Amino acid sequence: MAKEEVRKQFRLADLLRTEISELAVHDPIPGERALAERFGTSRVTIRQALALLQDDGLIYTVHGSGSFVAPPRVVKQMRLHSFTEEMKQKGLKPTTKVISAQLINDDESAIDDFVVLSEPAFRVERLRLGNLEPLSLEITYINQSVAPDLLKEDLTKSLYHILKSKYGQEVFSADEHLTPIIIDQEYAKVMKIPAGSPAIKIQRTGYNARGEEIERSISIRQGNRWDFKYSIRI
Amino acid sequence: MAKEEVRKQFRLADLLRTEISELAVHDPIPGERALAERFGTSRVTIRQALALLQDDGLIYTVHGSGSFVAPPRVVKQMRLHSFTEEMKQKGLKPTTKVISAQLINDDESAIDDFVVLSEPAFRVERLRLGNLEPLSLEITYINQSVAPDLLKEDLTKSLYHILKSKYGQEVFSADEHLTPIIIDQEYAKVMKIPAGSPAIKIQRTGYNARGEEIERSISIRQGNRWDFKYSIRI
DNA sequence: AAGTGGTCTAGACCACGAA
DNA sequence: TCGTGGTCTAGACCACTTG
Repeated sequence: MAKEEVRKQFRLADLLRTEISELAVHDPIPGERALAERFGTSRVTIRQALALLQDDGLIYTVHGSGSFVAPPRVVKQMRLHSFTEEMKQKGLKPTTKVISAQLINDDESAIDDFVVLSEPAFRVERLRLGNLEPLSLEITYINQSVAPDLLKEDLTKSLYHILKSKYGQEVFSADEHLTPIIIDQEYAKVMKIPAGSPAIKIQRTGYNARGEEIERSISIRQGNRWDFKYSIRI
Repeated sequence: MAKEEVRKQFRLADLLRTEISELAVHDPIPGERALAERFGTSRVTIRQALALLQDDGLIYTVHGSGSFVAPPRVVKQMRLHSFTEEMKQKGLKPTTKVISAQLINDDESAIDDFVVLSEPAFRVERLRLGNLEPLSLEITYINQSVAPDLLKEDLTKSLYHILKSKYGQEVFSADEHLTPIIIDQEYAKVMKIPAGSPAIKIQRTGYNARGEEIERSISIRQGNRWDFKYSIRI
């Protein structure tokens, strides 16, 4: 017997999603009390489902009046993405070339003063390609204590996946710092694009669910092939 | 007699914030039931307050175990920002120079195929400075129907503020599309920086609470003086 | 005045973690 | 097993919009 795995509010949200898709923009949605009765649930749960739809930008709500179908939007909320997932979304075939992978000690210098080592860590430098074209150069630092046998893994696979499946470390949230740069000679060579091209440098710190740092990375992304879309709320 | 304006969950969150600030990282926070009893509130409300703290990255929660103080983070969640607010945060004095402001018709061409006019709209081109140094060039399009007398306003002030206070149109959310570019001769002249500098172009669409588009803009931001920090969640 | 969404309550049951 | 957080209920009252 299959168990009911999904939270009620999610199932309700999905039901409402299809129902809403057949309405016109600014059409009213049935009241919360009516929905609660119809689905045999409490009003709180209905409200949670509606909140999900609101986060997706499908509906908007006016206090004292009702909820209504919102005009369609193109861009979805920014989410934590792995390279592999991003490539799939864009319909490109992702591949990875490992340039170097080594253990470095805490007294060695690091790029950029972004990475300051307090203990021995692995440094993995990889070139990321989509349909065999270089799109991004990534340098990742992971403390040895986080993933002791990292160098034995297949580093052409997703580092996130390795961290999660082999070491139980899941990247749950991340801080990113984004700067526009110009590709210099050195990068141009590695990435096989002309020097002087526009690009973006992203410095990133990844945390697990407990808010502990488990990864730092620097990635250089080719500007002609990368762009960033996101939406923000007040 | 002053009315109690603030939602209980917000007051609770503030109380807990100060309480948590005196604990050490990974220290446990009292259980939800205990907090509910202590503050004479229901557990639901306590949970809402804790959710606020979790969004701020102050605590993390482990199912079946408890809630704990999270390690400190530098970056806060990305929010919808006006230029003026951003400058204040960085401690710079914001000023604005209006380059041009005019009504254009729907048959005139527009930059970039980003802006496609379906009705007459105002085009406002402004240079934004921090401590008198040019930081950003902004071209904003606002439909005439949204703000009929826009050209009579003081356009060195915040457009958002004008839209809100004079026309009751508040920008509630926005989609942004970000691309790295290289400053060309034309931009170099206006912004008084060398051609070939790194920069970021942001194409932005602003919406009101009903999800209706009220503004489009293109801004060119000098890369040496601008960067973007944000955090993301799975 | 009536109907809507916004906030809050008191209590129930479930799923998970630690001892 | 017991205490914790996670989900849900039924119902109350308030704030707001609309006729």
